[in-house]
Amino acid sequence: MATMADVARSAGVSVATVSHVLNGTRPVSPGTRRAVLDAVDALGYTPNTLARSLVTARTRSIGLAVSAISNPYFTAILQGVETAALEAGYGLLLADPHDDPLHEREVARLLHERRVDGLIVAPSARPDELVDYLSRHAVPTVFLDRLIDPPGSGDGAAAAAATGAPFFDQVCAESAEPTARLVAHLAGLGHRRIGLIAGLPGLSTTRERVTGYLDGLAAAGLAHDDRLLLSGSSESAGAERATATLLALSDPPTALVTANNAMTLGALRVLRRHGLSVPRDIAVCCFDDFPWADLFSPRLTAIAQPSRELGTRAVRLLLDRLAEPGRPSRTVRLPCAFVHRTSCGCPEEATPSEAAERTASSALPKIPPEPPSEKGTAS
Amino acid sequence: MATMADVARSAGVSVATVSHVLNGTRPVSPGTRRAVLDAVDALGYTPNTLARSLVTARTRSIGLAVSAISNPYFTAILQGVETAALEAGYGLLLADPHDDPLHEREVARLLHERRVDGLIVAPSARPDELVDYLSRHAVPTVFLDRLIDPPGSGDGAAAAAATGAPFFDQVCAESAEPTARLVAHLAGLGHRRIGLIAGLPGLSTTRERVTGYLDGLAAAGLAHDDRLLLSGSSESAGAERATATLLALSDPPTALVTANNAMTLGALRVLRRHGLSVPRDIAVCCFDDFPWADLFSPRLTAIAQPSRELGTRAVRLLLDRLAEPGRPSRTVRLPCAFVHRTSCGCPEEATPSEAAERTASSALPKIPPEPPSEKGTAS
DNA sequence: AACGCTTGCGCAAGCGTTTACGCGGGGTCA
DNA sequence: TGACCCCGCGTAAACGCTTGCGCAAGCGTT
Repeated sequence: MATMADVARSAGVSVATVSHVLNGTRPVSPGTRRAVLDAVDALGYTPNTLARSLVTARTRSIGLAVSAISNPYFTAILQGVETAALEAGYGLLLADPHDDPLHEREVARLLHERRVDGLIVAPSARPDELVDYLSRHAVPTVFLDRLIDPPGSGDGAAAAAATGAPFFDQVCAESAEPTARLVAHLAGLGHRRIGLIAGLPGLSTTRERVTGYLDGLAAAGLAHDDRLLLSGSSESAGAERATATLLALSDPPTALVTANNAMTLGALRVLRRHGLSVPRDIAVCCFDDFPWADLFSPRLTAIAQPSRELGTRAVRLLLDRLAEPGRPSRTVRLPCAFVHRTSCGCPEEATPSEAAERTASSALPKIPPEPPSEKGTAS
Repeated sequence: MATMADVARSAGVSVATVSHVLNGTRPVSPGTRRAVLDAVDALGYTPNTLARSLVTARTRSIGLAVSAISNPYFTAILQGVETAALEAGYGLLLADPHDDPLHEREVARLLHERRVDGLIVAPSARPDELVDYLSRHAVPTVFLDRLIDPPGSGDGAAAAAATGAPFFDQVCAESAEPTARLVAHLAGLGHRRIGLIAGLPGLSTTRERVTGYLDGLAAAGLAHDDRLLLSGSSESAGAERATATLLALSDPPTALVTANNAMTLGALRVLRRHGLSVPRDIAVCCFDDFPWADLFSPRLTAIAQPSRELGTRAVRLLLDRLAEPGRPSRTVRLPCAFVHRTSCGCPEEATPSEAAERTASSALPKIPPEPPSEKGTAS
């Protein structure tokens, strides 16, 4: 493989000059520049970024560690990250922590050893090891989707605080309020027994969605029945079990809220298996919209997260931090959209076209288009 | 950041010894080993793979360039690749060529500049630039999903042949026969006008599925009507247009085959928009199964590709090539499964459980469980 | 004519590893 | 006791790039 020295020799200049031509880091006479450029493509020279990174101490690449890549939600995030990164001239290193604390730490190490400039991570439910590793090695990181306990409550945070380093940046979607809204909607339709299939315990998203669920019940003046709140472990199989349990109750729920799309899938499977019709026999609303949601029958009423933007925001946060390491850390929360369809029990709109569908939700109080909240949480 | 020199100093040994301890590349006395290891985690030392790669000339990372990451099919591939790579101790660099020939070439360059050991690419419809780049720079590559013209017909191939380098390895799913099978199934149900929404012209997958479609028609003794074969450009919007065109025909098809899942989506949208009921008004079969396909109503009869295995096979092929650069190139074709559900017009099974559904397809001639064909295509 | 300034470039010291050599000391064998 | 070997380790030269420093030539001043 041709190196810079080869190019230099072939162009009759020094390697320094070649470097400067290629990077535009200092003026070079037109003649020399031509000679170099010609040599470059005569030899088919490709710069070796490894060597470059070794001296500059930056790789212009970021690591992405998210579990369950197959989830359309994460996929959209991935897309957002990919485009934003590429746009900024950054490469993307991917790794799957498999939602396991140890694996997660290993994956962070792998990425760090490859000297990514920063990391974007959707942490697991027990991220202590991870946070510990990241703060010990001062790896610039933004947490995605799931929030980490604020500084002062965890080991890693303490370590970070001790070194005076800012805590991590974070970005996620608003979860509580939209979930409450789903519950309110169902309650408004007359439902009194509304079940929730929640996610993995320990995740901030789970906590917030449960909170939203309870808030929604309270706001509607409904009593909370413990037996109606089950964990579906954030995945399809768990949701199947939870749904089956709910249906076996002596007084099963008349409406169901599912807390992410994998669990929606599981719940729907079980409902079908029991020969129940949605929304006639049981209404369903889900957190997490997805591309197929409008093709089910009934079409699924859902909360749509700004998944793609979550990804781009994460990248932006990271790049900001890289540019200015000392800045106070930020937590960005993006608003969700209520996508009103028919699985909640509301009648199909007159014109079942996409356009009509979008405006349908305006019958309900609109989420104000305020800019996403950004609050500094410098420790 | 601590370097090997720091560790060496702290342990009172030379950097060479540290290196050998860390890599196990030569025997070291237990005492020294301990000292080094202790120093390592006292300092929180993390090896710099950049420096290592610079001297070893391998990065232990592979590049993955696939478009449309959001497609569940590619997502499954991605998962396969990720796990297989990690298992072999390889990192994964991701880039999206956006199905564009130029972008594709750029992405390959980006990955190559980062010195990935090899590349896995799902090439676009016009991969000449890409192939050219790859063979000029001798980047070990396996093509995924879409096949490249065999050597002797293209520029890149010619270049490769000229340098005596083997042509690229490839892996894809069987396309023609399963598509024919879909058509045969529909014809068997009495359909005489069967439409095909095909993919992007130029893709091998498109070619093969069209071939399969025509074969299926011929085998059923049906005449081929040009107007029933439209391109949906491999994506949802294109399929919507194509479907609308089909429905506007004076004698529209009574059955539809869609050639990938994005197009299935588009087609279904349009059918719904036109108030058509599947399969009563029109039957639908699709190439490309996906996780939600059994929750639609009707449940979609589809060809399931072994997507995940496609990914793992690609990695295996690549690693084999890296281990033995001179080996003749191989093309691996994996068989698909016919998943029989109800959108074709067949009645729902007695027990609509998962188990019953799986066995349902055994009513039809089974695809023999022969090992995937691997034929050498050394140029 | 001497001076300084600008312009255009080369020299060489790293960046953090791996690895071919080589060297001293202790054991084994004749 | 000397020859030999092996064991355990250090020395130093790469790997391919960036970048601070400095030099020579050409120009416009006084």
